[in-house]
Amino acid sequence: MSTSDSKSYHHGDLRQALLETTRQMIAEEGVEGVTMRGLAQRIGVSRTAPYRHFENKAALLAAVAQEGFEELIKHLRCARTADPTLSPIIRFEKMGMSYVQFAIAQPTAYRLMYGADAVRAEDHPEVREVVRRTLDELIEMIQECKAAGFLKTYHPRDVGMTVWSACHGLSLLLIDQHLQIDNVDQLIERVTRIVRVGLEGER
Amino acid sequence: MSTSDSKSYHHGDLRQALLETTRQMIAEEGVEGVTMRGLAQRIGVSRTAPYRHFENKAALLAAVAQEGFEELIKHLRCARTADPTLSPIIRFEKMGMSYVQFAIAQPTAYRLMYGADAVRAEDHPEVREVVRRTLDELIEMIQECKAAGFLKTYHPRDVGMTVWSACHGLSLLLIDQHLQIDNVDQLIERVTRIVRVGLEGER
DNA sequence: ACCTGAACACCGTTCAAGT
DNA sequence: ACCTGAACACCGTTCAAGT
Repeated sequence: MSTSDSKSYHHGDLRQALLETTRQMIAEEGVEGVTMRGLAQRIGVSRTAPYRHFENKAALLAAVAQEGFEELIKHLRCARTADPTLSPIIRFEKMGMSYVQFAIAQPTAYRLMYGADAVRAEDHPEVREVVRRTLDELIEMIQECKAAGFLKTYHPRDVGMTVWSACHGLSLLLIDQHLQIDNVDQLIERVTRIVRVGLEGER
Repeated sequence: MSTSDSKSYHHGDLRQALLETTRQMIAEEGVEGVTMRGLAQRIGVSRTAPYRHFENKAALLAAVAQEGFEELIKHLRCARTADPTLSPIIRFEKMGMSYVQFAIAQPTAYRLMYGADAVRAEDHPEVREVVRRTLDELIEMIQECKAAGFLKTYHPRDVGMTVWSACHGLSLLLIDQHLQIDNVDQLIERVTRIVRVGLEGER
């Protein structure tokens, strides 16, 4: 009677299986390795079954992207609230590092989230919404900084967009291996510190 | 007898026509709108003709990406050397603005350059090389800043990567319309200024 | 040398038909 | 309700054959 009672004729929870398996395929061979046919076959279901749950491939990928952003937002919030005794500027810096570390830990998924290949956010309101909330998470931290007396002359949105840009750009350059370096963590630290010192210096 | 004497049985300069038409198609409908078959048809040549000049679709797109980077490098050099009477830090800032303006002026081409869809730079040494030269162009400007007494304690590569990250990230966020703003130029100015002030403050 | 037509092995998606 | 098989309209790429 519940949603998990069947494993007979119906799959049980095909929708969840589709999302899960898509994530796996993305992790294994990138977004371009995901095909609707291969996906169905791997789950053991007919080729057209997935269309019962997602209008098309783009809608499926958008759902996966959305979940990715939810995860990212959780990570950012965690970094922001982990240790309230730290200076807000330092927590801001940790948030930036946390962002980049999240991105490079799951490179193909991060690429998908920003629609490199298939998901154009403009066509998916749910994606637009989580993207907006990602920026909001950064802006919230900036408000804390302002409340503590930092960043007096800057607009929170401008600072948020600056930090977001730096994090996003660094993440993609690292993912695409455009930066030939030995110590990734050190680079992330140095980049975020340059931005942090810049913001701090304005105090 | 020259290369442009024929328009009969051979196309004349099919290679150039392929690059040119690919650029057009990218500008019109994005990278995903480019198909080898459609490309050939548009030029008025058989489906397999393009393979005489490019091993496959990826190689063709890589060539277009490479040309895009050459253009970008030219723009950056132009901004760097335009007015030597300006402070190097200010020219650095102008370079950043020039980068983002170049990117958003040709959104789909910029996306292709960074291999969002098809061109994985790791498979194309020529692309790796122009990407490297793009970073070098930024680092050159940083050396000038150092020579003028700025940025004393920073490593040029770290500063270069930071600025590159911010420019790249801002470009993509703007291209993907994740930043809902009315005045794009103003935002570019504010973002680059925050980074510039940060760098300057360290003097 | 350069181009062609036919063919192969893939796609995403649709639709009438089954349980 | 949910799933299926056959079919359609696309791909990129290959290969023997033409000029």
